[in-house]
Parts: sequence; structure tokens; C-alpha cells
Amino acid sequence: MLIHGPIARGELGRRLGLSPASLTRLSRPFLDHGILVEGQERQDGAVGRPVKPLDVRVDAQRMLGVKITGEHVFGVVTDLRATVGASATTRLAGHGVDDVLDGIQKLIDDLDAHDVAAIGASIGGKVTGSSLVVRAPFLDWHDVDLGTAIEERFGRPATVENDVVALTTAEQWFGHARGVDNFSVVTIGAGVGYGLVVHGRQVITSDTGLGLGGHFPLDNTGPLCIDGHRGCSSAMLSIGSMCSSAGVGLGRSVDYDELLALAAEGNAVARQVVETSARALGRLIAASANLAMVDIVVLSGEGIGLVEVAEDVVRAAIESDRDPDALPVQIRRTDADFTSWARGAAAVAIESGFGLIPSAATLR
Amino acid sequence: MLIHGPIARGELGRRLGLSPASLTRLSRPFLDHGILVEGQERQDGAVGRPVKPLDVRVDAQRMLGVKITGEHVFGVVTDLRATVGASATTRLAGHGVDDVLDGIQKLIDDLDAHDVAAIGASIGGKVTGSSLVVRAPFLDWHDVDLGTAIEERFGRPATVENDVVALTTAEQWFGHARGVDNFSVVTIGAGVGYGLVVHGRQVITSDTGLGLGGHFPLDNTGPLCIDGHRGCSSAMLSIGSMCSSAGVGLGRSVDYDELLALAAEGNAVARQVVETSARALGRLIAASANLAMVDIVVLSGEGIGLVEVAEDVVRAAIESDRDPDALPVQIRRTDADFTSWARGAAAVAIESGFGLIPSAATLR
DNA sequence: ATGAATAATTTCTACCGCGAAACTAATTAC
DNA sequence: GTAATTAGTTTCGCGGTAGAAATTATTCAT
Repeated sequence: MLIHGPIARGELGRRLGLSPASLTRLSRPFLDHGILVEGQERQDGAVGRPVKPLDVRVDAQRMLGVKITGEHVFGVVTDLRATVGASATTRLAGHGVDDVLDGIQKLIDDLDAHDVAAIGASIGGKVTGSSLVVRAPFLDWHDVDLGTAIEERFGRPATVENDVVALTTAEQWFGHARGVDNFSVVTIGAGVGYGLVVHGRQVITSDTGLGLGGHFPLDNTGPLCIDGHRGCSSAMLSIGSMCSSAGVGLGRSVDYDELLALAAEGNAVARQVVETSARALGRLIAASANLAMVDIVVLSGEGIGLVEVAEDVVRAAIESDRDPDALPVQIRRTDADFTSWARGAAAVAIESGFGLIPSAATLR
Repeated sequence: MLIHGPIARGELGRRLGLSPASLTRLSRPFLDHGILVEGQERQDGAVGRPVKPLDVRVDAQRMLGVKITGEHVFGVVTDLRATVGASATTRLAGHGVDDVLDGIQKLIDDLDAHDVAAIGASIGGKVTGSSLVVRAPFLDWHDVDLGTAIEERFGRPATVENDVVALTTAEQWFGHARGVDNFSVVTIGAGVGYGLVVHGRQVITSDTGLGLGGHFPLDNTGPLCIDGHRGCSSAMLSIGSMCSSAGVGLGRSVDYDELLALAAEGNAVARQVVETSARALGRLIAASANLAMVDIVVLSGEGIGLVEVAEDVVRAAIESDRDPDALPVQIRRTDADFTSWARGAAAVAIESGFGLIPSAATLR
């Protein structure tokens, strides 16, 4: 219901292979608890008693999602479908846990989010148990139990997840891959992230959170990344790397927006840089489609504007690496908005909250 | 039990979260029907009543697996764990369905396999519904209902599957990835095949059976494949392509065994060809590990001898494309034996047979 | 032998979810 | 207003499953 929207008891019963009687019984406790509500009766002119679709009461609770980076904390308040209501940013005073907690406190004040039901946090790095930050290079953290720290400070349930994992969850539940069983996610920003959902479940391994998607080799004539890989996805696609490459050619430093603008208006250097990156992105997308056997790739992150400027180059690169008999790869692009990271954190909090309400029996 | 081997009722109950009472009840019908047997009592010197492990009666039935190519049919007779007992080959008289059925008849006679419980067939091409061959380029077949044809001719249940899918199933159930949740399979032979298992289930898409794994770009300076891809996995790794490359350099034609032998003894041309292919294979393995998020890759197919001759090159290529922080990729190599293809077909037949015995209730 | 320990079985009961069938509710068609 | 139609509810019993407790089986230790 969260994913697909309002649905009548009867229709839901048919989909689940249950009788109408069972649906009455099963839905009652959720209605009693205010988790579900009956929607408006349909006015479609058909004969018979009109249906009263059930829906999740999406505004029953608000959620706070925060994305933590080395310098800032970004926060969004969402409803139960991870629709963003308000967003805010605050700068971190330092890299301590208390600095981060203070940042979250500031966000809560600024967003007037004192009433949120739960807090989800996401962070670049390895996270286990939806709470423990095993490693977060940007904050130089090791084995910090951030989830518990947030719960203690703010007195509400908290979930912590890797940022790419969280964003992938958001796309799967509420975003551009809602209800899709197999897809991958590529994020472009300060680095390159890669998430994968197969058989309706995100693939999580012990490597998850190490940022491996960021160092996939794409162009053996490309520049070096910080780890010394030539032409890896970070080297080819991260905002910093693209701006540096353009800066060399242009003889002055440019920021990402300017680079894209220059490319759009035909500047040769900018065009070259952007197209080289676009080709690399196309190769990455095609490789994911070929080897992970997905045919939908969601693109996200604040560096996604690249695709807008050079979409044809991306598509051409995909095609040249993809068998013509294969299903075409669907590219789904999210907004280039940084809030999508914080929204991902909120989505994880929502998911885990609903995980706590698994059956009618427990509500009874 | 098929996958993990004998296990006592008590231990099985603990693993499944069931009481000993339930396990007695649930296992009885299987024992009554002879599907399970009690094994030998343990003699470990521990006090108490000794355990009587349960096991699948692996020789309760025999299975016939056949692999169909454009020129031959290969057959193996196996037990219920897909252990190969006997194998045979026969040449096809033509490309008609009847020619294939005649070939299978010949195999049954040669293998004395008149008593097999079921027949599994595998074929290079797209197959749906475990029966319908949608497309099989080597036989120029379109929409041939081979499964039904086999059932009618031989009067026993038949399953038909794509050859790579079948081989992957065999590795997952009975082979080198027994009980592993996430792994991929790369086959090297006349072409290159790619199979993927995630979350314990093989990934099957509408592209499955089109041989897409065979045209993944690996080396943009490599030779062309039959479809005009430069340096794709087929061009770099298929037996025919490797032999052609070597033949150009050597000034005479060589077969695969000779090529590998020459490379092993240090012939410069052969070494160069084999190492170039080994590097390409390493890149393919690394790409699969990176993008499909697996850390076990099973190598199979009759062209796998390449790895024996140049394993260090393969490993070096994997490492250069893989983050050093990531889990190392485990390579598991099957025999270079062609029977593994036919064994795959048998594995599918076993799997579908056991799919027909899903619960104690149906046996009662 | 006897007792302790462990495995497996039997017996018995609880219970739980499901759906058939009958019923109520709310609409349109005439 | 009445009939037809479809949605949803209530009642009630069936079927199936599980496990607690007692029992039986089989070993080792002494």
C-alpha cells in the first residue's frame, strides 16, 4: 500500500489470494490503530456498492532524515511516503559525535521537527546493524554507535545506514524504481556510488559501504583517482575530478554548474570533459545492466546534471556496450537535489518502522 | 539435505526453528516413501542415544541429462545429487526435432538409461516454461516445444532449460557453489556464457538465453567477434577466437589443446594469445564481482584450461580491477569436461522433480 | 545392573487462520 | 419504490500445524 497507493479490500484480497472475509479481519486492526484509513468512495458510475479504498495514513507520522557529511548535516522532514516537506542544512562544528548530534539538534529546531516519530541518518561509510558506524572516512570515525547516541539524545527510534544503501532503499520504496524487482542505482557527486536491488531485495555484502562502486575501471586512458586507479568511475565521474580536468584545459578553476553551462553552450574544453565523462557513465550503466542483469538504472546524486547536458552521449555509450537484441536499458533520473540523500535516510527509518508492524496479529 | 548432506532430525529442527516432535512428524512420510533414509548411527563416543542422520536416498532414482548442440547430443546418467555415472555422445543426423529425439533415443540405449525417472535437456538459446525452445540459433529452431516432444516420445517427465541456466543451477545445488547465496558463473567454450545467482535465486530475465554475457566489452584493442564487437568476451575468450588468433601468429592452424600446450611450454605466440585472453577473463570476473556484488565466481566450460595455464595472469587482472579493500574474489574452477553441460540438464530435472514434492502434507 | 544422558516418538491439546455462507450496506437501473 | 449489483461484514466450523509432556530407545559411565 505504501508503494502502490490506495487499494480496495476486495482488490487487495484478489492480489494476495485471500477471501474478502480475511481482508476485513486483517485490515481492521490497522484501521483501529489509525495506520490505515478508508479513502473516498469511488464515483465511477458503476452499479453496486461503491468501493472504499484503503490507504496508509501518510501524514500519521512525520519522519526526520539526515545526511551526514564531513562538513555539514542535511535534514528533511517527510511523511510516511518519504515525501519531503521541509529541508535545512547546518554546518558541523567538528568531527566529534557530539558535533553531529548538535547539528541534528539544530536541524530539528530549524525544521520544527520536535514531533517526528523517528530519525533516520545516512553517512558515507560502512554501517552495520542500522546503528553502528564501523568506518566513516570523512569524519574519521571507527566503530561509533551513532544510532544509539541519537536515540539517547533525542529520545526516539533512530536508524543509521550507509548513504547509498539508504538512497537505494528510497528509490525502491518510494522513488523511481517503486515496486521494481531488479535495478541498480548510480550516484554521481563528490564520489560515485553504486547500489543494487535483485529479486526485490537490496544486495548487501560485507563490502557494502566501502564505496567500491566508485572505483570501477571505465577508461584506461583516463585521469587518476585519489587511490591511483586510472580512469575509474570516481576519476571519470566525480564532480571534483571533472572540474579539475576542465580547469586544466580552461586555465582557470570552474565549479560544476559553470562547467555544465559552458558545455551546454558549446565550449570545446567543457564539452570534451563532459562528453568523456558521459561516455564513461554510459559504460558503467551498460556494464551494470550486462553483469547484474538489470534493465533499469536509476541515476541520482548532485552531479547528475551531466546527463542532462550529454544524454545522447550517455545513451550512445550504453548502446555500444550492450547487445542490440537485449532489452534497452531504462535510465531513470532523479533530481540533482542534495535532499535526495537525506530523503534516503528518512526512507530507511520508515521502512524499519513498518518492519515493526509486520502482522495484524501483533496489533490485534 | 540434497545440498548439505545427511543431518539428524534434531539438528535439522534446530536449524528450522521447529520442535523435535514436528521433525518426527514431517520426516515420516518422506521415509515411508523411500525418498529419505536413515543413515548410520554416529560412533563418536558421546553419552546418550546416538543420532540417526537422515539423508536423501540418492540412488532412489536415476536422471538423464542431455546437452544439445548443433551437431551432437551429449548425455549423462546421474543420481539424485547429480553425480555423473555414465556418459555418452551421439552425432545428430540433422537439425529437426525428430533428429534430436532420435539422438536422445540413441543415448538412452547406449547408456542403458531406460529406467531414468526424468529427462533434463539443455540447449544454447532462449527457453521458457522449462519446455518451449523459443529460439535456438545452432539448430535454427523457433518456438519448438521440445519438453512436450520428449515427454511424448519417452513417456517420462522432461525439463528443457537454457544451457547456461542449467549449468548454473547445477553449481548452485550440487557443484562448486553449493549453498552459496551470491555468485556468478562464467563459461568458456564455443562461446562465453554468464549466469548469476543472487539471494539464493538465479537471476532470470527476458534476456536470459540470448547469450548476452558473451558480448561484454573487455578490450577495445581486441579482435572482432562474429557480431562485430571489438574485444568482447566472445572475441577474447571463445575457443575458436583464441585458436584463430594463435593461428595467424603461428602461420598454421592449431587446436585448443595444442595452443594451451604451446603456451605452457613457453611458445611466445601462444603465450601472448593465452595471456591476453587470461587478462580479459580477469577483467570479466572483476567486473562481475564489482557490479553484481558477488565474491565467488565459478568458471566452467570446456575452454577453462586457459585458467590452468595462466592463472597468475587472471588473478593479476582481477586484482588490478578490484578495490584492495574489497573481499578477494574466490575463483572456483570446474573440470574442463563437456559432461558438466549435460550434468546441468540433469540438475534442472532433479530440481523440478523435488519441486513436485514440496511438503509432507502432499505425501502424507 | 543401574543411572545419567541424549535422541526420537507418541499422545494429546491448543489454537489459529482461513473461507463458506449468510447477511448488511450502498449504489444504479428502471 | 423495487430489483439488480457489487462491496464489505459476521458467524461459525474445518483443517492443519505446532509443541508440551510423557514415553521409549539407545548409548556411556560406574
